[in-house]
Amino acid sequence: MQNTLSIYNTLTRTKETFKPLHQDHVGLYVCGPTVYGDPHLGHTRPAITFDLLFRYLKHQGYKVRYVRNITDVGHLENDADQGEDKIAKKARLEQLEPMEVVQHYTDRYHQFMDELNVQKPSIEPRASGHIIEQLQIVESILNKGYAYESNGSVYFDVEKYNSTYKYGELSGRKLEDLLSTTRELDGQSEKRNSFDFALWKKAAPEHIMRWPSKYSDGFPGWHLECSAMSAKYLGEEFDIHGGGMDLLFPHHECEIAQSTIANEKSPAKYWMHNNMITINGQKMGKSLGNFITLEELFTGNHEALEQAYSPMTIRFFILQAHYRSTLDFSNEALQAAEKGLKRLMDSYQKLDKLTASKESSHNIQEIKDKCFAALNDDLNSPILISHLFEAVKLINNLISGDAKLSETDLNEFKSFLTEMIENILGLSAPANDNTSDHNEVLNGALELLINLRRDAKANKDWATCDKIRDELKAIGIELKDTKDGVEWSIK
RNA sequence: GGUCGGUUGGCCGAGUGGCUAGGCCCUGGUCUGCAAAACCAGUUACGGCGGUUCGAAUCCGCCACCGACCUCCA
Repeated sequence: MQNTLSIYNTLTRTKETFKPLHQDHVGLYVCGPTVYGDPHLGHTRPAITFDLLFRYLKHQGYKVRYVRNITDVGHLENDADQGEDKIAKKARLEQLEPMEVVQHYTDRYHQFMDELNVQKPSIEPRASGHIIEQLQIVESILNKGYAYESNGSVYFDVEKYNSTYKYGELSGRKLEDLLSTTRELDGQSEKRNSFDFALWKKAAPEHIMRWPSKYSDGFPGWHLECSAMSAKYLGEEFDIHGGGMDLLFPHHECEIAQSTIANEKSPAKYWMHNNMITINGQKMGKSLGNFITLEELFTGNHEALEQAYSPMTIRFFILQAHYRSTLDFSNEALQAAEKGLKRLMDSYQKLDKLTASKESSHNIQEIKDKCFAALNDDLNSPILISHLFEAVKLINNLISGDAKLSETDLNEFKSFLTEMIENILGLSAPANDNTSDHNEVLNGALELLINLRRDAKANKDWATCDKIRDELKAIGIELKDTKDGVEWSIK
C-alpha cells in the first residue's frame, strides 16, 4: 500500500509507477559535483533531492545502492585557454597539484553535505579512478563502428547513431536542429559533424592531467565517466539516473548514446531531473557568477545576505519546493523557511512532554496516509510539509487540551513524526540550547537572577524586574515568561 | 533562431474542472504588570484576450512576459 511511489520520468515526460528491475533492490546513479570550486547553493538541490529519494526508498524497504560520482577530470573550459582541463587550469593558477585541488574541494563538499544532513552515497567513485573503464568503452564503441579517431582524439558518430537509434530522445531534440545551433568549439575541425562529441581527447602539451592510451596521451571525454561508473557499479541497466536539469542536454543525452552502443541497451529506466535555484529569477550558477557558496550562506558573509542561515534552514527551504520547480532565492524566503522550520521543530520536540488520554479525538492514520500519498506522488515534499504543519496544529491542541490521543495513538504519532521529519526529510533538531546544555555555574547564576526577578515581581517592583530582563538581553541571554515558569536561552 | 518549461495573494510555494495546500508577513484575539514568545482566528490569488463547459486558476487557441537548454555548469 505504501509502496506505490510514482516518479516523473524525463524519458517519457510522464509520472510512472516505480518498479525496480530487481525485486527489493534499487540502483540509483546521480551526477555529482565537479570538484574545482567551493560548493554553492546550487549544489544542494540535487544533493537534497536525491537524498530524499534515497531515504524514502530505504524507508520503503528497498536495498538501495546509491552511486554519486566525483568529477575530477575532463570538462573542458570555454575561455581563452580553450581545450584545457578545468582542473589543470585552476591547479596551475594556484600552484598546486591538480589532485591537491581535487582533494581540497572534495573535502569541502563532504563537509558541507554532512552539515546539510545529506547521507553519504553507497559508492562515491572518482572519474580519475576509472580511466581504464572509460578507455574500454571507447574501444568498444570504436569496434562497433560508432566512433572514429581523428588526430589522436576519438569522437562519437552521432549521425550514424541516429540512423538506428534516436539521438535526442531524452531532451526532445532533433539532429537537424542541432546542426544549425552548434557553435565553434575546440576540435570542431576534427569532427565529422559539429554535434559529434569526444570520447577521448588528445591533451595539449601544457595539459597536466593526462593519461596514456593507444590514441594519444589525453583524457576521457566529458560524458564518459558516468557511463563507465554507472555500468561498473550498478550494471549496464539500472533503475534511476538523476541529476540537474542543466545536465539533460548534452550530458545525459550523450550518456545514453554511448551506453546504448557500448552495452547494447539504454542505461537507466527512469531519468529524474531536479530544477534550478534562481536568484532574481535567473539560474544561480558558476558561469553567471551569481552563486552564493555554502560557507557564505552558513556564515552570512556575503553582500546579498542579511544574515547567516543554518544548514537545516537551507535544507528545509529546498524541501519546501517541489524538486522539479525552480526555487527563487531571497532573504525573505529563507527567513520564512527559518521561522517555519523552527515552528515545526519546536512543536515536534514538545511531543515528548505529552500525556495520553483514554480516547483519541483525531485519526492518526488519516494524517499518515496523506503524508505517504504526498511522498508517493513524485516526492511531493511541499505537500508533505503542509501536512506536517497540520500535525503541529494537532500537537498544540493536545497541549492545550483541545485534542486527545490514546496511548497507542500517541506513540504511533510520535514514531510516525520521527520517521517523517528526521528519517525521511532528514531534518535534525537543532542542538537544544536550554539550561541542560550549559554548565552548572551558569545555570546556578541564572537561577539566582530569575529568583531575584521573581521576588521583585512579587513586590510589583517592575523596574528591577525589567532591569534584570533587559540587561541580560544586552549580554545575550533572553528570558521568557511562559505559563510554566521562566525559560532562558542564549542568543 | 530551435527545443522545453514557467507566469498563483505583500513574499516563498503547492494544487485540482466545482469542496478556495502550507509556510512567512499582516490584522484581530488569548496569555502577560509590560514586553517578548507561544497559541487561536482572519483577509487577499490564480499574466491578458477569446473558446469549450451548468461551472475553469485548472481543458483548448492566440497574445504578452520570464526562464532553462542548445558551451563547462547542480
